[in-house]
Amino acid sequence: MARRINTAAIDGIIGYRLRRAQMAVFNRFSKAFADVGITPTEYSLLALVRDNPGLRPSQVAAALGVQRANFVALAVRLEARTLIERRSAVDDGRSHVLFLTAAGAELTQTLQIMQDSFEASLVAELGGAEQRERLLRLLTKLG
Amino acid sequence: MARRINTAAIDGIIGYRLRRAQMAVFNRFSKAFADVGITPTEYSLLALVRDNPGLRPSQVAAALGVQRANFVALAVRLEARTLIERRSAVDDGRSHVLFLTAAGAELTQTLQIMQDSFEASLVAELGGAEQRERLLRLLTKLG
DNA sequence: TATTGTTATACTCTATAACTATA
DNA sequence: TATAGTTATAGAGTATAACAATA
Repeated sequence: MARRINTAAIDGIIGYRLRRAQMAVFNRFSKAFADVGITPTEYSLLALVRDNPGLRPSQVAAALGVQRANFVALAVRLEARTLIERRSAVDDGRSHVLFLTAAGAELTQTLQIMQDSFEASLVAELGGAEQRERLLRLLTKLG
Repeated sequence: MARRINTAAIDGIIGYRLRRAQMAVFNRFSKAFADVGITPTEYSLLALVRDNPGLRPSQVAAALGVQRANFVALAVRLEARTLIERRSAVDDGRSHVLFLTAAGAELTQTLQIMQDSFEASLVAELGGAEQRERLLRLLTKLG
C-alpha cells in the first residue's frame, strides 16, 4: 500500500518545518530528561533563576515567553519539589522574588551538564558550532 | 522596575529558540489567516490533498506528523465545511480516500496565494531565498 | 487607575489505549 | 493476527477575563 506522496507544497513552508523540528527536539529532550522529570520550560526557568536570583515571577514569565497566569502552575510545581523558593518582595507588597533552593541549585548543576551534552548532540547533527550559530541567527530574525 | 536580565543560559538553547520562533510564526499566520479561519495544519492538509487526490487519512496524518487519532477531528472539521470529501476506498473496505471538493479547491487556491505572500514576508525577514534554504536545510537535520 | 500574583476557564495540541470492521 | 479509522480520555500548552492586594 506504499505510495509516493508529493509533499512539495508543505516541505517549503517555514512554519511547518519549524513545528516538525521543534517537536523532534522536544521529544528527544523529554526522553533524555525523563529520569529527572524536567521539561524544557522547567529547565529554562531554573537556569534563569539561577543566573538572576531575586527575579520576579512576571519577569521570568516574560523572559520565557509564557503568560503570567500560566507561569503560576509552573512555579507551584517546582516549589512543591522544593527546587525554587518564593519570598515576598521587600520593596513591593504585591510581588514575589524567586530563588533556587539548595536542592534546586544542585539539581540545576546536574541539569546543566545534561543539557550541555544534549545540545552538543544537536550541534553535531547540525554539522558544527558555526552551523548552530547560523541557525540561531536565522531563528532570531523570525522571533 | 526595569531590570537587566541575564538570559545567556537560555538564549543558546536550540530547542528553546525553536519554540519561540515557531510560536512567533504561528501567531502571525493565525492573524494573516483569521478572516478565512484556517490554521497552519489545516492549510497543510488541504495542499497535501490537492497535490495527492485520493490519499488515505493515515497517509496524510503521517505526512503531517499528527497521530491518526488526532487527524479525525481535523478531517471532520474540514468536511463539515465541505472543503474535503471522504469516500470509501474501493480496494480496501477499512479505508477511505480523500479529495478536495470544488469549494475546497477554490479556497485552497486562494490560500495558496495568501501563503505565498506570507512566506515571502518571512523570507524577506530572513534576508533572502538563500537564507531560507539554509534555514530549511538546518531544520531538516534536526527532524 | 495601574500593576502583581492569582484563579478560573476554555480551547487547542498531543499521546495512548481500546474498539469495530475489515484484511 | 494485523491494519484503518475511530472513540475516549488524559495531559500539556496557551489565551483571556476577572479578582484582591498593593502601588
